[in-house]
Amino acid sequence: MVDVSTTSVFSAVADPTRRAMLDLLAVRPRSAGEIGSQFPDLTQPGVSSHLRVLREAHLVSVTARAQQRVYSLRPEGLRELQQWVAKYQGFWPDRLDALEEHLDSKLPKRGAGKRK
Amino acid sequence: MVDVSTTSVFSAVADPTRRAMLDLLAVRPRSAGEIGSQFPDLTQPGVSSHLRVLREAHLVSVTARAQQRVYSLRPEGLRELQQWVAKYQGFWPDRLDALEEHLDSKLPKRGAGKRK
DNA sequence: AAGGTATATTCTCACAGCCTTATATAAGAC
DNA sequence: GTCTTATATAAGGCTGTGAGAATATACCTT
Repeated sequence: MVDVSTTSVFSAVADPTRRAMLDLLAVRPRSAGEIGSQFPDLTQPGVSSHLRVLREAHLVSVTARAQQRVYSLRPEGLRELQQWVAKYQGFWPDRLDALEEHLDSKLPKRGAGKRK
Repeated sequence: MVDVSTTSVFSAVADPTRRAMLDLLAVRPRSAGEIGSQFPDLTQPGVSSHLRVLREAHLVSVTARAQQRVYSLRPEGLRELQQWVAKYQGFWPDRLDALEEHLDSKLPKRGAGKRK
């Protein structure tokens, strides 16, 4: 439970930089430095600040490895968002098949690649 | 098309008041006044301002009926969000069925988020 | 036409968010 | 211990966003 953060998940994900960070972590866990290296326009404190938001929204977890902080995706945090949008699934016509297809081509792993 | 607004959908939904408005419109279309009456702490311009954000994010559509503006949910706008979170569905175990069930029990409740 | 109703827009203000610079903490290397 | 690496935190400034009050627009009624 611990649901103090309903809003923070939404606002955490509202920032495109943080969404990109989550996308990176979806591939595999990465250190803060490795994440930051993907965003040349961000300063180190900037990276750290964004990671803090993701951390406080419970969207990522951190483990220390020497001086490095290794961030991992915490997908349960996104279920809240998933549940919210799922409420509206019934509203658009049944073209979810097309949507799923589009999804398959975008999923990083899990095989399925019927395209590309 | 016209996808200049990828980010605005996320930020539009980041506000709890606007999420509550979408929840209201999910039930049925409503006039701006009817929507506003559900948010006693908001002034009329405040309501109009939030509706404008939803409008510009293409999450709602408006039709004029006399002086009233009747807002309707435009669920296609949420597909973008839906697609984004769906990328992460593969990460949590395949208990989406249980999730949907859980959803049903949650639907009636719906906090009108707005505090000061 | 005048007046009332419903909603949008404009303006100002306070606050929250993000960026930048500087500094602090923690862990290893020497 | 001191130095270096990796990351976090603090302080200040800028900008965008939301609330309030006043005004404007559009439509209907009489």
